Amino acid sequence: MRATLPVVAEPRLGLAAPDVADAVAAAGLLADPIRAGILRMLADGPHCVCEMAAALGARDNAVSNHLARLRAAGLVRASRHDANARFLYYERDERAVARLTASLGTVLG
Amino acid sequence: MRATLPVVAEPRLGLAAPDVADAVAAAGLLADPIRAGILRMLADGPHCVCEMAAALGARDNAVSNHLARLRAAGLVRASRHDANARFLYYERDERAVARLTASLGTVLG
DNA sequence: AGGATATCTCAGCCTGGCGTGAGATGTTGA
DNA sequence: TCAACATCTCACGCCAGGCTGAGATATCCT
Repeated sequence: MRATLPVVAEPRLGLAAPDVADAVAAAGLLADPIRAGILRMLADGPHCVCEMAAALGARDNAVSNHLARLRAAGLVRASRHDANARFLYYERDERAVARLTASLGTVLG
Repeated sequence: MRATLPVVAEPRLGLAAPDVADAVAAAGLLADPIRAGILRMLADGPHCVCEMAAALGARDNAVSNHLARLRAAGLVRASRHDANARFLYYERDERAVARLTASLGTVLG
């Protein structure tokens, strides 16, 4: 490929800096195997921490730390199990996930 | 919300570990303001390094380093300008960007 | 009540990755 | 040919962020 449009080389300075802060923050949340694994597992329905820790081969406090990040970002919610309240079941906030997807779209679209 | 389906608490162990390696790598590429800014700017057409460095408020060697990462991932291509071959114009490989978007979709979808 | 289970929080360590500076390569114009 | 320009590459120093271990909280079972 050869760039053809600017026949005379005049690098356009003063181009607007693109606003990618939201997309970068969103990507940062996905750029970890445990957080990405959590979001992937929760796409199929709620899971408790011990289930996810076992499936991901990670310690529970590590998973808990990452869940705190996702919770702070509003991507997941927790609620105790009806019959056995020891277990915290997490579920995705699909609306927040959609917003995150949209912010990535501003870069990739 | 209260989890209702498993009335008796029986955490399902032995769940399959989700394969998120590609999505994590993709997110890692986006999780930097310079790389995300580059991809965003190139969505509107080719740009040379000095244009992007100026718009992003970054040094050229930093931009060049990030372009090398994106090039290694196959997301961008470079070609010299026709009239003034000093300038390297970069363009997105839209097919590769689509693959990256798809890999993110395996986590978010 | 007391022990066991599930989860959370925090401090401390450690590694990956970013920015910078210096030098190398290729291109243009005088 | 030589200076200026555009870009690349690499080594080095630094810091954000992940893992770990220890301790705290909440819940269940006997």
